[in-house]
Amino acid sequence: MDLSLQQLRGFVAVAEELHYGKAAQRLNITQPPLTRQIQGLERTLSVRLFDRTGRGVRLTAAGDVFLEHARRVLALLEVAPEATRRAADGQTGTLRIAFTAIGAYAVLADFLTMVGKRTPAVTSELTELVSPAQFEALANLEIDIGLVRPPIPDGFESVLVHSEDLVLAVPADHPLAVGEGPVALVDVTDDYIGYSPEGSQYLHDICAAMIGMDRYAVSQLASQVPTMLALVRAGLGCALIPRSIMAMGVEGVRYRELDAADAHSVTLHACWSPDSPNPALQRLAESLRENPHLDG
Amino acid sequence: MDLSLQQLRGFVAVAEELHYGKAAQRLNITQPPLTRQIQGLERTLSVRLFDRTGRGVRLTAAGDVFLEHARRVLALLEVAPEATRRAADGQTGTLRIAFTAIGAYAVLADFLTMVGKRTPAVTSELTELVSPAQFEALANLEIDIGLVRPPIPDGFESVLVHSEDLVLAVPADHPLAVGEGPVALVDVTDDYIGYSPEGSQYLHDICAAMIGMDRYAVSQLASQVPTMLALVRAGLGCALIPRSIMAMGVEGVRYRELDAADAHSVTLHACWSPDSPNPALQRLAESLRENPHLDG
DNA sequence: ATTGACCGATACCGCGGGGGTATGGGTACG
DNA sequence: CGTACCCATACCCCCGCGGTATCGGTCAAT
Repeated sequence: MDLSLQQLRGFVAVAEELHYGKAAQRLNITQPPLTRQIQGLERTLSVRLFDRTGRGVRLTAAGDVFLEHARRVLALLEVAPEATRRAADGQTGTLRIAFTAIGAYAVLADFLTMVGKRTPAVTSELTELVSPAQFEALANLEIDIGLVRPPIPDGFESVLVHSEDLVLAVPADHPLAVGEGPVALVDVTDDYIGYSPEGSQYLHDICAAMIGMDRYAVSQLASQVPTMLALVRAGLGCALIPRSIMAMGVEGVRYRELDAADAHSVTLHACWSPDSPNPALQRLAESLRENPHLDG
Repeated sequence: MDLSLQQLRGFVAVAEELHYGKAAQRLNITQPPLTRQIQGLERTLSVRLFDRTGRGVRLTAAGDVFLEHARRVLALLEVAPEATRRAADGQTGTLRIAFTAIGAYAVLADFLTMVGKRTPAVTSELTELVSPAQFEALANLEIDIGLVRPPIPDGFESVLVHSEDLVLAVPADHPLAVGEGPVALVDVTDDYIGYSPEGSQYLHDICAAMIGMDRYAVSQLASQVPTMLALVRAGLGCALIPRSIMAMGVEGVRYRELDAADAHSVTLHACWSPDSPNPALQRLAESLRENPHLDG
């Protein structure tokens, strides 16, 4: 024979009432089946749980120990449904969030605090991935939400998270390094440091369109902004970078605004698969659909 | 409807196999009842635990949470019988031990280490009580075992724990305070400090018999040895005290051996009620019956 | 596109277990 | 000594769980 929950509940009731009749009444059954439950329990455990004194019952030492175990089991069982339901509707759980190295500087912190406000009991796991890798990971259900650059493939849902324009990064000894106010792209006479078309397709395309492919040098290494700034600093050319990166303040690199005519904004989007099985994501997505602002 | 252990076991099996057929095989049942168990579980929780993809199944986020809970419940239930059985045959539990203030100095430490050797997983609770109070507490099942002086009433079981002779305690300015070797009781010309017949009946009776009631002063206060030594030190008389108390080394008190003719040993016994319901005590009692020596 | 294999869901049947009523037996109290 | 109280036992009934047979849907191979 094996233990059953009814036996456990019956035992706890009798142990607390020390009276079969009262315990049976509490359990909404009659006394004989309760007697059988306890007897079965004692037979299964090969242990006497109660001393029958003829006038009421008393817990044995073994019964006292088993009572603690039974209470623990029943208490666990008590909270399990509620915890499961909370996980089912996304109140608890884990969000696997990916971000691009470039995007992380500007908005990752704000994005995480927004997520924390909307789903307080949900924990976050972070991964750094370039945008194409994020879309693949989203499709494979390896991540739940990504901070990506456009273009966003079909089959994904997204909200605009951040928009900023590009500024010009020039070496400190460059002619354009001195002076205030906006500059025009036509005043830049040397070549540019370019973005990798694989790792940063979006910025690559935008810059190529702004500058023209003839003076746009695609560097394989320069998919990471710190690498690009190092190349600028080394005097290999200028670069167009998102404004938020200015906060990095690399020594030997100066930043200039662009003429309004040349200014071009780049965007970052939170992106997810609408048929993800993660309830925490569903809950966040629903919240974002209602109020797409980050400071919601 | 309510959760059942079979549902939990079924769910864990399916969650681990991710295959109803394999899970059913592991549970030694067929697949249809297993399907019903999971369905009942999902209905009870109002939560989908598996995604049926048509080709096998996959845990939902909620299912993952519930799996942890279910595993915890089953693990607790797994160990409960063994823990209960150990408590039933006295391998675990609590021994409530009482001791006399006088007896504690000589043997309490040794007694506790002996108990620890014989019943390693049993914890001890200690109480200081005079011997008559110990017998009452033993009868009322308030303590399990006591370290008492004779006589031991009927209905209790006991073993000799310690035996020692009495020595003479004299004030530092007493004529007998100087010199080596044994002294005879007849050489003591002044009165003695006596034991309380209520609190220390055994020592009272022995001393009264050794000295004679005419020179034996019963002090109400002197049921505790430190009190007696303080009275001796104050020069109010001599006293007969167990040899082990010499280790206390009170300033202003000297100790002299007694002549062999006058020497008288006093004993301390471990005493318990043979029909105690505490299995830990039963186990210790059984061990003491087989080998009554303390260093067993 | 069609077929076959696989897998979970459903329908129906039979039996064992758990609860109900009635009653026995043992202990404590007046 | 009788009575009241309380747990144990005997017997009956029915719900629930497991078994067999089968359906329906999905994926892979040809």
